[in-house]
Amino acid sequence: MDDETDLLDLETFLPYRLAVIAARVSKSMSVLYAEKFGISIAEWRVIAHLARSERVSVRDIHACVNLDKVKVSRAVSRLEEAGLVLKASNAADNRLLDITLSEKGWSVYRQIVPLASGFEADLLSVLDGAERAALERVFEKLHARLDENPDAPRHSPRES
Amino acid sequence: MDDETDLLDLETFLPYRLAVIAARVSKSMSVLYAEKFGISIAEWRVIAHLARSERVSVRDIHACVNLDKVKVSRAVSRLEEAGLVLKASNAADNRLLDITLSEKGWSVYRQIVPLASGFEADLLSVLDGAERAALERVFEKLHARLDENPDAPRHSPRES
DNA sequence: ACATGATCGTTACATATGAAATGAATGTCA
DNA sequence: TGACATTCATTTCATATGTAACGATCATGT
Repeated sequence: MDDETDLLDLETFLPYRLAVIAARVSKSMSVLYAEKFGISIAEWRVIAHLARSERVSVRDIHACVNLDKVKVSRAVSRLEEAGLVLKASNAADNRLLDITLSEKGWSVYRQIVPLASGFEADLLSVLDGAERAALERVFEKLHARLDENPDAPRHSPRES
Repeated sequence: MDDETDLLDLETFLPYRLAVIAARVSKSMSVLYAEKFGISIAEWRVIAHLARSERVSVRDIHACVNLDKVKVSRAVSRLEEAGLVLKASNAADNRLLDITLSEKGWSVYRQIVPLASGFEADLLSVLDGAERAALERVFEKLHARLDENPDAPRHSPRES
């Protein structure tokens, strides 16, 4: 006679819990560089990607950092205005941009890295080895499951 | 002599990974009701909360479903226009709203619950018991750690 | 070479978002 | 009772976002 059948508890609902923890972590993380360097999350991702693979196009960044290409384009433009990034046209293909970090961009990156690493280490420090390993597998398995779902964009918000 | 010191790998960076998996799960999940019922993620959260605690105010919802109060206010208004929710003013305090699900709202809710539960079960099915338990602890521990950080909003995007 | 189609980056436009301000209602305290 | 501060929900306004369109460039096939 209980009506509680098929009542869904948001607090324990996996998609909700993931969204909440991710938003909270992102927020805490972004505070580390948002005010100090005037950089958004998208811009941080672009910088982090450029630090590892120089001379890349908007499309490359889009495919690697889970941002749609419009967002990448705008982030790159803002970073260029701020002098953190240089845009040049690719010699072999004029449609492409060769985007690189400027010296100032590298400087900002080097300042952020220890903050970011420290923040991550601080978070991970509360987890034991088994929990970290399990989390690793959870990421892999969930992604693998989502790959089977055509609705779930494989890499980022929409390809276009 | 290697320059790779303090180069941060975004792919393995916890905040990034959480953001990516959460966005992907949310996206897949929202497809289940977005087109069929014309409901956004915020609206779904409001509905899910109303199903469990009737006759609540915007502030109550805001405090429980990790949405700032402006977003809740707008979600409730849209739901009211769609006929899924009823707004009445609280008898004891005229500043408050008594927000409840309409019959139509309940109907939509009952249709979404099995889809949502099925989606969650499908995701969880790829994890074994140890992984689920570990994930549980990870959520708890990360939240506990974030609670110590004043920058991390305790519950939602900003109180006010 | 040339037409056709695809790809790259950007822009236009409509909608979404959030911080601050607003109006209405209540609480507080002298 | 009467200022004064608080709280609630909404609105305002500036910015952010994403889809679709765009111009420019390249690839393909004839």
